[in-house]
Amino acid sequence: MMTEEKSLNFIEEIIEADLKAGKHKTIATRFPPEPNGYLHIGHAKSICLNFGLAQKYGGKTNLRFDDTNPVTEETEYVENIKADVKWLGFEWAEELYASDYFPQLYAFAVKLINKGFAYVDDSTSEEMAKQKGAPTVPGTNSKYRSRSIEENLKLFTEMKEGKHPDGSKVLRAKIDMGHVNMLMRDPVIYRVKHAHHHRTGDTWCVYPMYDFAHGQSDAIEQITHSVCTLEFVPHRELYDWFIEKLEIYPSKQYEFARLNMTYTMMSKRKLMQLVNENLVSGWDDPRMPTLSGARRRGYTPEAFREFCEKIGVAKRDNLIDLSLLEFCVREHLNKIAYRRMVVFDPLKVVITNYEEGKLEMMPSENNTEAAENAGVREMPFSRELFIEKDDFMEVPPKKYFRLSPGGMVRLKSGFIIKCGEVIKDANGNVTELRCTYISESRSGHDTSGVQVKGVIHWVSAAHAVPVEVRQYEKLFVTEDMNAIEDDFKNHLNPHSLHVLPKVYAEPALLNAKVGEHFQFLRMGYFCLDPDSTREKLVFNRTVTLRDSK
RNA sequence: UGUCCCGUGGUGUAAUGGUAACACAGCAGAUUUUGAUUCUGCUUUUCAAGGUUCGAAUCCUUGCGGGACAACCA
Repeated sequence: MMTEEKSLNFIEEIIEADLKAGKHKTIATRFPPEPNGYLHIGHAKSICLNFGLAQKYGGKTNLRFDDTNPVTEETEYVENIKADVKWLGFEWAEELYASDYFPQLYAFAVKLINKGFAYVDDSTSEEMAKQKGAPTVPGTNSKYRSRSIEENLKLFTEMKEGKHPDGSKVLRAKIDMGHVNMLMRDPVIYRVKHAHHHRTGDTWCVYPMYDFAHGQSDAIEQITHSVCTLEFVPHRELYDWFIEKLEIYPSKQYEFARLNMTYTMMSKRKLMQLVNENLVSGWDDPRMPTLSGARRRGYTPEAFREFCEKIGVAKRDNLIDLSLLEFCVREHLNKIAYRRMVVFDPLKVVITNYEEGKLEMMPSENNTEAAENAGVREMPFSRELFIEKDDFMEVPPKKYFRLSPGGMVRLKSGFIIKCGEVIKDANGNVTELRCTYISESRSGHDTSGVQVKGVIHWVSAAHAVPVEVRQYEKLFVTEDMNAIEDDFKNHLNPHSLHVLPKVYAEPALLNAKVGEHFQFLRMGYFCLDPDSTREKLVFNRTVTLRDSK
């Protein structure tokens, strides 16, 4: 038997080397979102990576909210992030918050002061920006840099006690204002903010900066492999510096390239702008790249996990084809979605040789592609039907194999019909087709011997259920949204949402539930939208069928 | 005009000094009671130049190209 050796990504290689060298017995990772927005597809990559790594190597993953900035963070986001991670199919070992570590982080800061590695600075942010220098120009020392340990201790205590207003003082690490790495030029590690925190309330008025919270939190949790995106590469030096000076658990940071997708905007800030300016219906608008949007649209966790598996993990910048995600969605939906028939743009067909008032129930497979037998549902068949306007052409082109005058077509799971008379209105528009059916051609019991190439979907006119359908296209018309220089809103696709208020569904769809997936035959994959009421069902188009017409 | 990271088909990802491969996309064709699914085939690849080596996508050097870095954001 062949054992298929799957190649390792660079992080797995590091982990296996660490494990082999006995550096760790097991691994610990974490997923550290900031609760200031909703999770998007890019986060899915990070979630699958962090949780996947721990699963693969028998370790654990913590969910840790990086909530060190009270002015942007809210509990609402916390709840939605948790729901999204669960939906993706992952379980965290512990639910933690950087804010839980505020006392310890404060103590770390005091320790740094005591070791002479931090000082209180009264400079304004403008002055500090000036002191920073530039990438090619070394910075200059602040005049407060040489304060005594005692004075620093006293001032930092006062900061904590609320004796200094916002912005008047900060605590900075004392490193090297001439360092080639800008982040090492005495970074701010604590700032005064008289702001209400979503968890700690008004307990604190000093809050640590990211660089003084993240690595320390990793150390407290004994995270072995702290995996983040490439923009944090320059932070690694600082990350290691704090760990060394504080003499705490030596977590290691590793960086991978974030996910970029064609026609997709991954910036949380800009997504929030779309929400706030009502350019979309909310964070869960089905056009949004958020996980809640994707879920509402009908994308599945299985599809996302497969997608993340397929895109791999590396360090070079990438721009993944949206079509790869769509491929994964179709691949999964093809296996699980029940087939249903819905006529979007109806054309009435009267079967003249079918008895008036007669009703037959036609069994039709729910899904022949499912792993297990998905059974059938019954479709009412009667003398008057709707078919798709598109499925009839008065003057058919060469390779058209649906209905045309005198032509024949198979009604899926029904009979073969032959088009006789074409009825038009005063303007010459086709309004009705008078057809005949071949009674021996009943699906599954066809003894007619008639062969037709075309098979179309249909509904019985009297039994059709009017429902609404919302068709979505990509939100942006520009392939690489990272490359644009003007306002991203200039790149919005004006046709990203197309609502069909009234289409005709087969009766079985009356039982549709939110969370179920359907394939409307020849039209695409759909799911019930939570906007639906008993009077009016609304279906979202998840993705079209592959079209090789 | 500094430091760091990165360069493999159109897009991603592998090949860990020994035949450049897999997926998506694209293009053909077969099958099909969904123009879906399935199946078959095809197109298209190592940034450049030197060097090391019997042998280089891989190691070395120098270029070139792309990205990141100067928030009291994360």
